[in-house]
Amino acid sequence: MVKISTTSDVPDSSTVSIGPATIESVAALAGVSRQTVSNALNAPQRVRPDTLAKVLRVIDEVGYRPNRSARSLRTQASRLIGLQTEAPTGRGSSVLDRFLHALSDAARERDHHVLLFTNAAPDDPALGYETLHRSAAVDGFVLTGTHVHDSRVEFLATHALPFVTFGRSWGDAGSPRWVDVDGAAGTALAVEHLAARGHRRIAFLGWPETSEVGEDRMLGWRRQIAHHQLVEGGLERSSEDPLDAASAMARLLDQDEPPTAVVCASDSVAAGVYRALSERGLRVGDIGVVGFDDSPAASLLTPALTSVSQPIEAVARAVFDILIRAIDGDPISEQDRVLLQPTLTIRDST
Amino acid sequence: MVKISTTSDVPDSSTVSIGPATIESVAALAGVSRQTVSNALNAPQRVRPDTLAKVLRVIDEVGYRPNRSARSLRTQASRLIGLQTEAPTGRGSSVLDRFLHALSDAARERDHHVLLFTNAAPDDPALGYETLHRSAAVDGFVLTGTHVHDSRVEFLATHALPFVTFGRSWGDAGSPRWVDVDGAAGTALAVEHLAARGHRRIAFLGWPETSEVGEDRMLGWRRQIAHHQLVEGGLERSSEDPLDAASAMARLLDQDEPPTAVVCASDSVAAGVYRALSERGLRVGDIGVVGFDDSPAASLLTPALTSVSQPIEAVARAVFDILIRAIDGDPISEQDRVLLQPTLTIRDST
DNA sequence: AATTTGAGTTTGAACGATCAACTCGTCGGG
DNA sequence: CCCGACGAGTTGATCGTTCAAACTCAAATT
Repeated sequence: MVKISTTSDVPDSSTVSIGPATIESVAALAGVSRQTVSNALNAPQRVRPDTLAKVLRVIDEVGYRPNRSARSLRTQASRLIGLQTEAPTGRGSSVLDRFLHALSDAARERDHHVLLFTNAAPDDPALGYETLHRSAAVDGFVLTGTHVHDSRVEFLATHALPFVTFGRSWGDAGSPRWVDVDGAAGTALAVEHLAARGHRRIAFLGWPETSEVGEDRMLGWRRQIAHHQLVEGGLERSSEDPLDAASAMARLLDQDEPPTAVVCASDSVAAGVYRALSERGLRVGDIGVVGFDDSPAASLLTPALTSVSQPIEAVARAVFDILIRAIDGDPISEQDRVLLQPTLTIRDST
Repeated sequence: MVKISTTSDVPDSSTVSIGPATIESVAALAGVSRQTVSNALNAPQRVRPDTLAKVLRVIDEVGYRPNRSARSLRTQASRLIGLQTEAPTGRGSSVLDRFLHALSDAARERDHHVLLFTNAAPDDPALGYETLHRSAAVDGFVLTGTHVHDSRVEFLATHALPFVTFGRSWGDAGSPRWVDVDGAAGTALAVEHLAARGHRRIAFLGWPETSEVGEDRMLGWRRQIAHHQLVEGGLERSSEDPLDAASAMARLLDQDEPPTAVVCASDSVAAGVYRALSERGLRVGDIGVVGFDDSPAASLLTPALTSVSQPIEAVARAVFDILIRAIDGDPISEQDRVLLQPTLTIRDST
């Protein structure tokens, strides 16, 4: 074995780099100090333009990315936001994956990421949140599907942790920061559309009274009926199970004067309406049907279902922006409560 | 201002703890050193039982959780696995949220988490993977919906990064570790079921030939037809668009001898079949229809759709287990390629 | 001419954990 | 009786980054 020595007696560590580049290796290559590399990325205005260019060129050449763990440890911020996934049930799951993608995308633009977690202890829904907070794994939380006296909300509020809910706070001591879609406006749109199609007797097929979201949607229908001096064609309630919804629809049809159209609290409920009509040999379209959520199923049904579309991407963006402000310690303001307007996607069922 | 001194000259830092507990504060409270606390959690057998009990009691009292960033920095392992979310399209999105939840749940049991990210540069699909790797943000990746010559797979394989794909590698140089569902077995089950219901002329409505997944499902149908000496009732291909699928089904019905049942490559395609039958006044059920994926839409359709169910939870668990082994540096083995069997969920469409 | 100012850069310390090496007794074997 | 092995616990070093303070040098001020 022959040892070949180079003209330089300084070991050329740059060419024998093992593992990913670090701030130290970049600094050595650029002939500056650690901190100047750090400044080049985090506070470029502090660095002289020519030095900046030199450093950035090296960063680009070696493909350096700051180690997230090291940065998080020093800055006490993980740049991660936590979101608990629920076991997929009928309701809302179609909306959730769109939301998840949109939230990740919004986070990406600010060099943040979404961390998923699941509920380990059914008897203590707040446990997962507490653990992630204690281990400094996330900077804040996004919650979906909250309800009154939600123990997770109570926990987060008590400990003054940054969080934003998708879904407004209905109770008195709910979430101080939220983004929601105006469900009442959505069902009002549906009534408006059906009225324009000549319907005067319009029913509503909703969820149990215990659902605040369901009651909101119901009230939008009721108000718009009154506003246009139309006729309430009946009000029934059911679960998300299409079979349950079908029998609720059957009750509506059994009235002395059955409705000519029905607005539904969700697409699943609308699917139940399709079934009820089919069983009686009635045709969807003759009886107008409007769903809610514009889930993938809406365009799969025959005829394709007219449905209220939630602006999920806008919701996700607003949720993220608000959460960032909360993490930054900004006091709660008007801007931290956002109500967005839905639109109506018209298909063949009306 | 009067300074009140206590009998102890050692500042009682334990009672004035600011912020979450650290390993140092726990050690002080338990009267042991840092490392003993660390051992109590990571290598309890190294600690004497009575010491262990004492330390664990303090940990429990103050609710100590190791800081993840600090741990990750030292151990060079983030305990995070990366998964890229795609913009929701019809195909597969229904499966994806179940998978996501199941994967998070499998990860939780081993103190890992799922980190979501999105594609920032459409022209360079591997960029997001490279960035996360360079910044040591994740220990490995899970991929879904890969295809032949997938640049992400090529990148990960070239750099020897740990990753597992949901979906086997069809090309020659694909993913070395994967979990998949036996699509051919699924369509074979469908044919089996239809044959038992008395159908002899069974068609297949699939995806374009370019889809390996689609061809696999098609072949299962073809083989089972041959095996039972039934008749191929036609083969058509369409996209996931129900309209497209409906016209493909129309072509099948226009044959001299139309099929009495049809097996579909997906539930969306099956929804198109429903539409085609409805347009001709035919009844689903008289013509048997079987879908694939058992998406939420399957039970929403009228009549409810018989569909091949993928064991998503088992897939997620297998994916995670394999990924952990890959991260641990285990060599590729037989156990790193897993093919799971689907089941048939029988509803009213057959 | 001495002092202040400030931009640009460097150095030491710290974030909170784990690894590696070390200390201190105790016990058993030659 | 000595020595090595072993169990239980401690201390110093380290992971890669950013913060805070210090330094340098030239230009501006007194």
